[in-house]
Formats: sequence, C-alpha cells, structure tokens
Amino acid sequence: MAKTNKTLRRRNEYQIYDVPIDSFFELAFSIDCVVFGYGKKDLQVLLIQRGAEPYKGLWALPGDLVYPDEDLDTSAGRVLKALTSLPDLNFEQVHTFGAVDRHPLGRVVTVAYYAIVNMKGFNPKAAFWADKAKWHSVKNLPKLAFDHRDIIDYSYKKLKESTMTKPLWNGVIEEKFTLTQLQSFFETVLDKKFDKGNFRKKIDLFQYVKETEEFEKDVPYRPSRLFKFDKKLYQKNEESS
Amino acid sequence: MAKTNKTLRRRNEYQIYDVPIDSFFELAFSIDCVVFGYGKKDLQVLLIQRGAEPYKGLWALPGDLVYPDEDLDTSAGRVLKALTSLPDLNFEQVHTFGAVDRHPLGRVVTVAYYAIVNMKGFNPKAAFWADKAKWHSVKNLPKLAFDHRDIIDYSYKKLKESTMTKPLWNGVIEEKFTLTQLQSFFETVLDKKFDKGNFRKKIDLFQYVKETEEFEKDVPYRPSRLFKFDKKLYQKNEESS
DNA sequence: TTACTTTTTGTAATTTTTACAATAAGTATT
DNA sequence: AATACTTATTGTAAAAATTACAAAAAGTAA
Repeated sequence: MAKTNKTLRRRNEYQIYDVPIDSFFELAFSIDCVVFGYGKKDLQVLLIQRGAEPYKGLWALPGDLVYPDEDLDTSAGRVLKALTSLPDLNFEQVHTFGAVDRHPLGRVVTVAYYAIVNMKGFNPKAAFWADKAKWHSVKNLPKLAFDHRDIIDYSYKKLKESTMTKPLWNGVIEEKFTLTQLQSFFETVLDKKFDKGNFRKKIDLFQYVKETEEFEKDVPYRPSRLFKFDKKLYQKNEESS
Repeated sequence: MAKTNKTLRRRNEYQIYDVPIDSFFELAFSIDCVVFGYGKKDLQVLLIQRGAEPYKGLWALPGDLVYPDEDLDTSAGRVLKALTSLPDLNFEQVHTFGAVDRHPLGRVVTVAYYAIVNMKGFNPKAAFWADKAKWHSVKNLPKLAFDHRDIIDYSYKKLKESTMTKPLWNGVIEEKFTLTQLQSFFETVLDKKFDKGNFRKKIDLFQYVKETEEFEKDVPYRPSRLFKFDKKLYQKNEESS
C-alpha cells in the first residue's frame, strides 16, 4: 500500500485533524470464520493451511475480503457456504479485530464470525480446498497465522456462552433427536458431563424442545422417544423477550 | 468515492473472483460511541445534533473515522476522551455494523463501542461541541441518523447483560460508596427495583466489593458504611477464570 | 425366563432466591 | 432526656431451583 506525505485538513462534526490524503482508504476489510465441527470426538475447528506468504505453511482461519457491494453478514454467509456447502447455516458475529499490526502486509481489519456444523455432513473430497483444510481439536490447536489464535479463543468463549441460551444444536444434530443426543451436544461443546436426570429437567424448561410420537429404531435396548425443535414457538418467545 | 469499471481477477487461498480494481479500498471505517450517562434520573445517552447532510438536524452518535495508524480500540478511546475529557474510561466493543446502505454517501463500516459515565463529572460548557451535544433518556430517544437507533439498542442490551457480571459501576459512582448508592446504579441501569436485603446478599458474593472503616458524614440519619472496589482481587479472580 | 442396557421418572437433601420483618444507629423534635 | 423518625443492617422462613442419587419402565439378547 503506497503512502503519501501530503496531508489534508479534515473536519467532522466535532473535531479537526490532519491526515495523509487518501490514507483512510489504505485499508482492507475482511471476515474470518470460525467453523466448529461437532462429531464423536472433541469439538473441532476447521483450519486452512496457508500456501503463500505471509505465514506460509501455518494454519489459519478461512476468511475473505469483504466485497464493496455486500453486507458484512452476507460476506460471512458466502464464505461459510463456499466452505461447507450448507445452505442455511446459522452464524453469529463475534468481535472485530483491528490492531494496526495484525497483518504484516498492511492494515486489515477483520470481523470474526462463528458457526457450528455436524462433521458428518462434510465431504472434504468434494471441495476444492479439501487438500488444504483440516479439522483440529480446540484442545490441541497448531501454531496459527496472524491473530487467529485470539480469534478462536474469543469465538470459543462466545460459543460456550451461547450454548445454554440459544438452540445452537438446531441444524447440527439430527432433526429428530433423542434427549441423550442433545445431552451429548451440550457435553461436547461445554466439555463437561451432565447428570441424565437433571439434564432432562433443564430441557423441560426449554419449551421449544417438543416431543414427537416417534421412537428410535434398531437399537439394542429400549428405544428413546424422539424430540424436535419447535421453531415457531422459539421465534414467538424470542420476540416477546 | 470514485468508481472504476476495470476489473481484476483476484485470488485468495480458496477462491477466485472478479472485482473492480481498488474497489476494496472504496470504503471507510469508523467507530461510534454509545456513551451512557448515569445520574439521578433515567439512564441517558449522549447524542450530537448533525450540522451537515446527510441527516442534517437529526441526532446521531458521536463517532469518527479510524486513523490508518491507530488500533480500533485506540480510536474509540481517542473519541471518548475528546468527548468526555475523562482519561481512563472503561469501554467495550459491542458489534460491527456493515450493511452496504447504512451510509447514504458510500460504504462505511462502523464498529460500535459503549461506555458509561457519571453525568455529574461533565461540564458541557467546557467542551467545544457543547452546544450540539445533549443527553437523551434511553426511554425516549429522538429520531436518529443512520442506523444509530439499532446501535443504541444493541449497546443497551449489552450494557444490561454486563452489569451483573462486571463492575461497570467502578469509576462511575463515588470511589467510596454506600451499598445503597451501588444499588441505585443497578436499578437505574437495569430499570428495575431490588429488595434492599437481598441486594446486599448478592453483593456479598462479589468479593471485590470490600468494606472500609469509613462512614458517611453529614447525613440526617444513620450513616452507612462505605465500601470500595478491590481492583487487585478482581483482576486476580478474572485471570483464574 | 432371566440378564442386561438404556430410558424415564422420582425423591430427598442442599443450595439459592425471595418476600418480608426485626433490630440497630444515627438525626430531629418535643 | 425521651420520643419520633429515617435509613442501615441483619435475620428468618417460605419458595424455588439445583444436585446427587435411586427406582421403575421398556426394550433387546441369551
């Protein structure tokens, strides 16, 4: 990014300052996505190995520059869709990272988003970035490019905070699920065991977890009743709060 | 912002796209500050009346473009200091607003911050923006420029969420305070009354609220013991969590 | 029929929250 | 000095929520 030494006296509503001409435009704007993978093991994070400098060879979060004609959230949705091929992913803005020196090649401010997906839904071979993308356990992350470690830490914290209050599991576990499956989701994300009975009492309070008349099949023990997410009821309760 | 029709084939780690040359730099980057004012009445918000188009005459949040050589948080700190003259204000990032059409003159992405101050510490006459800045009750906001109403709503929600878990009152109420004064802070911010006895029990759990050996003076009733914020203990507990 | 596994419901102890009352300690008034 | 008054401070009992643990139910497998 070229620098100029000419300065311009600028003024806004309440102060005057001197800055290099055009220097406000010497910056780029990106989004970075923390995609958490839910599966049988630890919670995972999807990382991409960088093929170019800076930080060549290190692992990094998938991200992209924001197009000039696209909303911030749209940009995150676009990258997530390209990565996961999942159309209706829920994602949420986490934080914006804007330290001057966070990118060695220039001023790049990045907005972090997170999402959580079921790893089973993935077919890495099908994606063009497959040979470069890999899941890593949140408990054992490699050395990361830029400030991406901070971004993950921040996102993981927010994910945990949201898990108790928002139905993040919707769209991640099966559409019709057993309470044991739901409990596993909570246990994996929060990295913590729950008592079976007490967990059910807590879920009872979530009115948007509705029982169905269906049951598990082909299990070598007593089949569990299946439950589902009541989207309408959830949205109604959200509005009134 | 001038547009060009030339396009450039860009490539990043995992996809290729065509964009107008330089168009990633056709954007500006700002911060906006939601300064909440604590006083005897409702919680207030500091707004500035716009003197120029767009939205001339409407009220807006104080904010500024981010300097190219300044961290995001530094930028917020600079604006807040210019506005409030308070050196060590606590402020927190809330959310980033990046809809394409949020600014009628071009693409401006803004990062929102909030802070809370004691209105008594203010001397509006002393500041150069005094004739344009005014406190407004959060319960009765005027018509606002841009998407600033959304920004305030978002910030107010976050302020409420943080009030129970963080000592936001530190630096806002007196350094040595009575528990009744602390309770008033909570009641004003959360817009909700608390039971005197029960509030004390809750505060008892906040180990960083430490009693002193001092008492109120010149009050026409039983003087209350004064308490203070134990910064060291708070920071120690923060680290271990 | 019995053993086994998991689901589902229940229960009693503990802790936390809530509503409300009693006491304490000062000032102001008679 | 005694009394009224105001707020601070402590206490207490009922209600609600959480926790640890157990029992019963409902299926499969031997």
